[in-house]
Amino acid sequence: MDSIHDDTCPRFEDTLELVGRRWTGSVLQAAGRGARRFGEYRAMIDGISDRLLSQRLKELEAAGLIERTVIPSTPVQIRYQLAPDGRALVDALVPLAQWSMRRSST
Amino acid sequence: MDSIHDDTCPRFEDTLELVGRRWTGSVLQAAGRGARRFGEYRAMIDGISDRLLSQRLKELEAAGLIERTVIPSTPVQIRYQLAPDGRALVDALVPLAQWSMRRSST
DNA sequence: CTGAATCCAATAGGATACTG
DNA sequence: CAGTATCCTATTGGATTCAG
Repeated sequence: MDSIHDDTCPRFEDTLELVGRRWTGSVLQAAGRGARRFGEYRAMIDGISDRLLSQRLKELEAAGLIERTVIPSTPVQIRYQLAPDGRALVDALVPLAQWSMRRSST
Repeated sequence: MDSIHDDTCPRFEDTLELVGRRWTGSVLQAAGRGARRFGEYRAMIDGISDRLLSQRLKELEAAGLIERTVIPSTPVQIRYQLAPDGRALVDALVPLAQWSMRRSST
């Protein structure tokens, strides 16, 4: 498949619905920009609540796009970083981000 | 901007939420594959209801991504086709579709 | 053929307060 | 610091029926 014009891929809709959830794009952006800890995401994403940030991170983790690591320090640190698939997704979103940017600049 | 890692673009979230609505990806796919009339979209998108197809087409039209044309024949024909921005969006979605495809094939 | 209208159930998201 | 719990409202989507 070299375009979305080819036969319908049901997973495509799933993907769109995943990244289309509120804040998900911002969370992925933050992850791509180097966010690691919960508080860093919160600081980088203006307006998001703890509840939804937690939920989005869990969803992305469940989808295998973000890896959650517990670092046994005192106090314990939790790190969220892009998994390889997540990195690929972030890359695949670039043209869409560019398209959005082009639209908003007119 | 050459990646989604650059400064946050609020429109990016809007774009994601637009295309993330159920069936929207399929409607865009159908449009890209040549669907023109209402019934053609319905036939190409398995499971969609008249109500939601109508709603999605309206949303895409309101966003300037699809153009609705009334052809004065008997009976009247309605044509929905990709606007230039819609075509660009469909193109921008290709990497995402490829990413979805890659995931589903493993 | 191309929708619009209505009704209903499920889900999503916001606000707030609380915890180990 | 990194979440969870609760409550409440708004939005979404599905099913069905009706209409120009």
